[in-house]
Amino acid sequence: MWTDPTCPVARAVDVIGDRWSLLIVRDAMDGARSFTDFQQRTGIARNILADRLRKLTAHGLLAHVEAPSGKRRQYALTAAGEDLFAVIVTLRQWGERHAFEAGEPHSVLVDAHGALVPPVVPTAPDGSPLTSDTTSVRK
Amino acid sequence: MWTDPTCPVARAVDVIGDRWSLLIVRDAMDGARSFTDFQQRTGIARNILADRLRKLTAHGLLAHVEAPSGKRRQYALTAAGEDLFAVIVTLRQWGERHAFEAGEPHSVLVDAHGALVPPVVPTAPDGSPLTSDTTSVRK
DNA sequence: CCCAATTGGTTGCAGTTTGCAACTCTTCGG
DNA sequence: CCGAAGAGTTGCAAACTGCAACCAATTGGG
Repeated sequence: MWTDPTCPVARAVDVIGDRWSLLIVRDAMDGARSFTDFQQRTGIARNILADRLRKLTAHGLLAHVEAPSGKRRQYALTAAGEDLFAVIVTLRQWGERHAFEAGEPHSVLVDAHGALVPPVVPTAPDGSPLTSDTTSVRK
Repeated sequence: MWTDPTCPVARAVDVIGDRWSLLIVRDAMDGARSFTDFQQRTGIARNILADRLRKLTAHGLLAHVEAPSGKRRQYALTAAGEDLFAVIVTLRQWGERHAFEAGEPHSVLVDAHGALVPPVVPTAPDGSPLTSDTTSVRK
């Protein structure tokens, strides 16, 4: 079932490591709720979207919510889905730094006051920044 | 060329959003250098591995390095590849929280002193934690 | 209350990607 | 030199994607 059963990175990639799942979660965080919301924002093929919504729901990242005024299906992020926020922010920041030419325009993430969100950096318990050289994986 | 030309998340996913690229980068951060290093650690099919190494090199995440004592090809992360560290750490932490059953064992990330790396949280300039509700995307 | 448009999918099919296994070519160790 | 290991490449079968057409259930307008 899992690509590498003991590695959390591998399991996470198994769940959201395809071309569309993270973009669906991104749009859900930005307010998308209905099938057509997602379809129009991402431009994904409808059958693939249906499949991804099913899988994300099965994995517990999305859930069906009862729309107050009607029976039309709505999707909302679960706590696990919301918890991908940090992943999407770091991915966005990496993209801003390395996937755009200098001067090429792109969207940015701002907080409630309109201030740019600072780079997210993993830190040790004492607050010092960490890199792959100063960390290791323990089984 | 890009799924969504103005969204850094989409561009990042275009580069590393498949089942193997991030695991290759993960293993590179953990010391993998040669074709067979990657092949044995990930278990990926050899033709796919060759393709991914080519693409990651073309995108500037990996580079060929001249091995001091020999002509065998070696791969090393570039600065852009190293910069995925924060992404991999957040992904790992998400996986630890949401892709394992309670009590199911998994590897953990520790710093040079053996201390667990604390959860990575996006924060505003004033240090307060951010969520998808307290941030927005500005074009 | 009824008809048409909208929503939320499913189905069929063609093209692409992936995975496995076998094969090649180079290099290293003795 | 000779054999083994490293680094890929090639050929194919199976799985996954995308497009377009189709279908059933809601909903909105008159």
